[in-house]
Amino acid sequence: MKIATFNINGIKARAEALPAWLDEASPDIVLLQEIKSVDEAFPRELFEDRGYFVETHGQKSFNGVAILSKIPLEDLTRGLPGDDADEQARWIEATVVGKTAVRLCGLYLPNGNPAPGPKYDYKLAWMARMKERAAELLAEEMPVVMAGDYNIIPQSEDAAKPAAWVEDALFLPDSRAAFRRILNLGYTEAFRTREPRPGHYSFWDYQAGAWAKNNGIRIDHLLLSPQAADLLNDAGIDKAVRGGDKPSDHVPVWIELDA
DNA sequence: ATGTCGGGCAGGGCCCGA
Repeated sequence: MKIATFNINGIKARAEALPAWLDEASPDIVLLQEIKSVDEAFPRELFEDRGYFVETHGQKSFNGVAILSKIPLEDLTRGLPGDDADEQARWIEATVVGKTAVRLCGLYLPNGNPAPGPKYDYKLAWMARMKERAAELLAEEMPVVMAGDYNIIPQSEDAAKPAAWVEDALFLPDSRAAFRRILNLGYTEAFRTREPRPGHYSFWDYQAGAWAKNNGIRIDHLLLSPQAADLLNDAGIDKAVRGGDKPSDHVPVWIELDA
């Protein structure tokens, strides 16, 4: 079972590049972020025509997450629990049953800039809520995959120019500590466990020639419960997608699970 | 550290978010 996460930065703007990547990479499941679309406007037939079931949790203009799956999606829920007043569409969950049942969480973690400030407070509060949900899911003792744009650079090795990020919400100590608290519940970050070396990125800014200079950061992650980590066969980043026509500023990150 | 995008609103540029 190949599972990918991809921040597409607007579904309308990616109506060509996203299907092209699907046809080439053939993932079974894709967790999408930043669809920037209401549910009714999401071009679901683009994906249904390719054999995917489509579930969205959108909002106007900003944020928005979705799941594309060749396996039927069960027990779908929308929204991160813990704050009924939070109207931002950043979390979706569903279960797929292959050889075994796998719980999928697609997430778009708040950026948090500028820090300090209310946006940073929201990021940290959101991560505390995510930790609660992550702990609940662990108690199920089943394969769980939490995949998305975490807006977290876990370590210096995950940035081409770490010094440029020291005051950024993606790299501040409190952000990284909150990420580690989730990992320390018992989750495994899939890509890093397969590739210990530095220099692998999932995002290159549109500005200042970041892609041409390979000035990237690794902020898109798949976290695995112990039961999912036991099934991990492979992980990778489809870097070449960033050099394609009309690309997102993120590229797909994927895992292959024996599930 | 900014050489760019995407989307909304509006009705052609500007503002916001990243």
